Amino acid sequence: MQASCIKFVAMGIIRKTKSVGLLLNVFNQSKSALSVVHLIENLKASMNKTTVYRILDRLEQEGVVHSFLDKDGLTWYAKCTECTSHEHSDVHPHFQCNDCGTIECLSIDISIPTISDRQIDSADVLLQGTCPSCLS
Amino acid sequence: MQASCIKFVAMGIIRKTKSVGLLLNVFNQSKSALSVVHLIENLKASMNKTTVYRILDRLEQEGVVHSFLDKDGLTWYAKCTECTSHEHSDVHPHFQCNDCGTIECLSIDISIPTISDRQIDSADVLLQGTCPSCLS
DNA sequence: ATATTAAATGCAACTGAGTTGCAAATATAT
DNA sequence: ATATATTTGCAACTCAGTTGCATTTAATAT
Repeated sequence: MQASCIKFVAMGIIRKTKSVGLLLNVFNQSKSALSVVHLIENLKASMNKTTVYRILDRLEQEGVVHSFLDKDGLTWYAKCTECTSHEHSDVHPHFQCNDCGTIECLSIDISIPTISDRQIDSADVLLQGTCPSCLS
Repeated sequence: MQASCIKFVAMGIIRKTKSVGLLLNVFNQSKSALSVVHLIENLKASMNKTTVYRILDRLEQEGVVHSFLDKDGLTWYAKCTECTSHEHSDVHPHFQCNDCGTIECLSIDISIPTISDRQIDSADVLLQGTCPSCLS
């Protein structure tokens, strides 16, 4: 079991249901981000789409995953590496490949500029281009 | 007439209809970005929502305005200052106030980092926080 | 000016992601 | 084992955005 593997531990409020386990397995088996549309399609034999939405909500509240929107406004989720239920410290950019559509979290610090007269609290950064697989 | 004022000139494909004129007026009278939802609501006495969507599409193709999504995935438009119909050179961030919801284009160059193995073509940056009006 | 033609518009119906209410099922604590 | 709170399925819904088609209007040619 790898360090980045999501376990059932330390999830105070969330119950260890069959559906939650299935969803966590999907995240453990993927190293890139997952769109909700994709998750619903791939899990439709196992659970209702409403259940997918609600479990993802809970996992995000617990700091297990974080969500963001792609360039079309669709919601994606990815494993959190440095988030807790109290604070989502992920201020990393997301990268979407224009060829294959895959999205990955980049381990890069985004330097949010200081702007006079404006208080900046958070930043959503979506980079677009071509991923390593599609380049070669 | 100010330099940033959008005129009917140099729009090859677009016809100078009453509806296009009304929409351009709204953009000329606003210094911040405008959500499509807001535009449809405010122009519903004058034109159909389908017309609003289609005119905005055409204005973007002409390089008159540029579009982007807010944190909820809703579409917004703003006047282009440096775009042409051939190239949208706007790589500036957008700033949305968490208090009043207003979005403005920031005249800041976003330094997109070079990443090994990845080709980056564009970047969408949405900063969130509190705007000058809501701070004071 | 008038006719012609291509573009633009209105309308109604549709799409699809995401949400909500409620009853039934299930996990956890006692 | 029982009670209780959480979770799930289902159906219906919301709402931004799209599409097809008939009608209107702007630009161009006559």
